[in-house]
Amino acid sequence: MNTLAYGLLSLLSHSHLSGYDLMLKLQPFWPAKHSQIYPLLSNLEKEEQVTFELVAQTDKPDKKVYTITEKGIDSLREWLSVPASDPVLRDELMIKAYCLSFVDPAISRKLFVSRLEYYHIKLQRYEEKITHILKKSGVNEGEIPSYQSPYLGAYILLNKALMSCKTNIEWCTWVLKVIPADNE
Amino acid sequence: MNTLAYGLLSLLSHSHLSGYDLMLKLQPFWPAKHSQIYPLLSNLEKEEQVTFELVAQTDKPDKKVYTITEKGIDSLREWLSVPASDPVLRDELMIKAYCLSFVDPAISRKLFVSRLEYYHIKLQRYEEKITHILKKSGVNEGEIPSYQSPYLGAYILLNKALMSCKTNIEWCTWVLKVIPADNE
DNA sequence: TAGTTATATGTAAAAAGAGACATACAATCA
DNA sequence: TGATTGTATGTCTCTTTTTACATATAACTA
Repeated sequence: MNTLAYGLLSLLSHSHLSGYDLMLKLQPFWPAKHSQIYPLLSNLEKEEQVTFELVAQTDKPDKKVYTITEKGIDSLREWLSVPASDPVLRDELMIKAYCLSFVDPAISRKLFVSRLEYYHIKLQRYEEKITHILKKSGVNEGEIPSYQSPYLGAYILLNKALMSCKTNIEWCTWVLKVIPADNE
Repeated sequence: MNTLAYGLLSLLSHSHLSGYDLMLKLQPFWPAKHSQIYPLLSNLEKEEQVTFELVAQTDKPDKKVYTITEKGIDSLREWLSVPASDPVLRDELMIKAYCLSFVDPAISRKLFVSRLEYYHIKLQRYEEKITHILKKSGVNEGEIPSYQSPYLGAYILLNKALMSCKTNIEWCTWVLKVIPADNE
């Protein structure tokens, strides 16, 4: 059982999802390709952490919809009791930032302008998602879902995503102010 | 040539370092173990991107001090001209946050309290480093190293690290306010 | 004095992750 | 009509990363 497996169980603890849906939903928290997810799901099924049901579809290909078992929930509970391992961030832009002065300011600027675009797209998505979650959870303006609410987890995560995104936009904007506008 | 290789070249573009030092210095930007770095350095040496010199030490084991070549600098310049790939963050705590409600609030709180400690230690280190860098670069109060300054890269990176760290502390603190203090 | 930590370099094996190959159906687009 | 995109599942291979094995010296600690 690796972290990815717990990621799948976590998502399944909130709703029934196909491998494909799990892959899409997991991206913001623990990026993984379908080639990693499908074999893992079949392992989890063998270990009776999850079960699946074949769901036939007419407009789309048939799918396997997975459900977490009691054993799976127990695994999650046990895993939650041990401290989380240190976060790992790998960002090429950070290495490039370190040796910026080897190239033209125009080239440096490009790196941060395109990253800024990337974060702006993310920001918009997160803002849409957070209003969606708050609407679904049915809390009033300014309120937060309760500890028992199944929406609390998603709300906490989206808040982190939003905060980090804003900080990164701030950083990129600041860097663009530091890099001279033209090759002087 | 993968990102790790460029990470090593980036560090070597600013100073002469041993494999061990490279490993330590690289951690905040592109975490890697020594088992990954030593073979890579010997490849880079074969490709004439770096050279090394055996340096004998009396109090510590002897070491190989690496130097970047002109070819290595050219590789860096070329690499800087292509856009940076998307950043990858993997954080177990985010997955745990998603299914928080399956365990006692006390257990949930522990996760965030220990993470908060982790970030506070990081914050202190980054603050020490940034004052150190600014002192070395010789800029005046409130000023920023110039584009040509070899300290600009480190200053930009430390600012990002500091900003992110503060945001994460803010997030953890907020989460701890959301999780009820006792099992009610 | 025995164990740990730090410095320093290396290899081997296992696990994790990315990319390509493979198939299939429906919808949309040029 | 042919190409692409989205949905859906799967395997295989290659790269990347982690963990373990291996050695050696010095300093510090219990």
